[in-house]
Amino acid sequence: MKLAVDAVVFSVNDARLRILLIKRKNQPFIGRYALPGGFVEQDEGLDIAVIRELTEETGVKDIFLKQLKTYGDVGRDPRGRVISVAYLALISWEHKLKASSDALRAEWFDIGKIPSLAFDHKTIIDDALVQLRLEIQTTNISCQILPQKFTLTQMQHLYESILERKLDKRNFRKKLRELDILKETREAFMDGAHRPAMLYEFRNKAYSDIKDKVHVMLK
Amino acid sequence: MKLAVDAVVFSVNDARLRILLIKRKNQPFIGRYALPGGFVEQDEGLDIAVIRELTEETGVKDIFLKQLKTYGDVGRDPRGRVISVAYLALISWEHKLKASSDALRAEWFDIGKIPSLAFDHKTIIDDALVQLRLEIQTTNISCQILPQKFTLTQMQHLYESILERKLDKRNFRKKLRELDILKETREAFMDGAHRPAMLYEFRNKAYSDIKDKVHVMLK
DNA sequence: AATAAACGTGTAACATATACACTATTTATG
DNA sequence: CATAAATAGTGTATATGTTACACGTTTATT
Repeated sequence: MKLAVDAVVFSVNDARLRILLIKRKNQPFIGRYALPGGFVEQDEGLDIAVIRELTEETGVKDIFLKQLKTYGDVGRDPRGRVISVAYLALISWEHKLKASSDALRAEWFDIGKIPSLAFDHKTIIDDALVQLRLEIQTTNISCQILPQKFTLTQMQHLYESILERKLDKRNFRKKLRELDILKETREAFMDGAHRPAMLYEFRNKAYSDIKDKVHVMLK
Repeated sequence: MKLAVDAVVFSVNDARLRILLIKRKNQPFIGRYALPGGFVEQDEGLDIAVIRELTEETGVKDIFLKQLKTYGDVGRDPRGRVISVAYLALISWEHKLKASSDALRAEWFDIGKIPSLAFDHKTIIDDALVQLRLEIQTTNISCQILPQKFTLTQMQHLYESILERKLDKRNFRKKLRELDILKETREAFMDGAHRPAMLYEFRNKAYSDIKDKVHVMLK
């Protein structure tokens, strides 16, 4: 019986939700895409193992992964009994991927264009996507993907990409004001021939539930 | 590296939330209480394993357990590396416990009076309790503990015991009406010198999320 | 000076949540 | 058989939260 970890790592680019996959260079499922991950070592915590595997396979490092669910069906790995603990993260597009090599190839995929995957990884991604959409509405997970300072429009576009629906600008801002999780910097962000936007930052950049108000985001 | 499953099984009796524990008769932690559970067999799914262990150790059977979280800290078991997948259930008080023997002793404990526990089982219970209070407010998990037919007052008392706060009778009933998950039977429940109550049953007894309306229960 | 582009702001209508108290129906008892 | 005791069942007014919606502001460009 072997124990593995897998990482479902999401990002957003060009207004589309993306997922990080690697191309398998070994049996089984050689040539198929899969979630980054691998076996947990004997004296290694799960949270450590998933970061190690992710970094080894994709180059992505220094991120927080949240445990999602454990997959343990008897037939899920043709090599024998493998239980996998899946983790979830939402990270900035700025992370550099390890250059493709003979041994490894990490790539971002549009969430709507995921190729055929190894093992039960499609199921894991489906579960992760549901969870991500819940997290974005009830936690400040967006602090993991937004830059230190950002505009409210950037933040709204992030929400829209993940939820795949338009939000109302005034309602989005009113809700954020009530939640009181952001603070203004006194700096402006300029990126074109138009009025500059105020930059904001999180009051507290720790990724945690937004306590008092269960904030379910709006139409 | 060994894989285990543990079951956090809640019930309610006498208006108090209870949890099912066993007294350990082997090392390590001999004599301490612990969650029912044990090692997963080579060709056994996780969901099957947890039911098997629970039935072996406590006599409780034919219940649905929902996966909660996996615990894999390196030092959590003094015997060596053991990863445990924890499961959660809420069951009727009617379940018969296996008679205590030299080898086993299963007992219900008031949630406020849990003894010192083996392993990291206190942490698991803390997590499970948070999850249970979320489940009762967003799923129809209560169908697992209520009898086939029940009164609205019984149901409200169940919610009050789990949430440890009083709910308003009229608001509770109004909310249930809106959720439309129950149907009236045409039967009355009589248990004393007072007006009999209508018996209700779940429209659909499958344990699942209550979709449209996120029903967060009221003050 | 005019144009183009994104920024930033408030209010009214509607829906949901909360607080709150009395009448109805039954059995037991004097 | 009248009354008491116990729980069932029911509605409304207020407060809070959600949704829909449009225009003046600020900047760079030509």
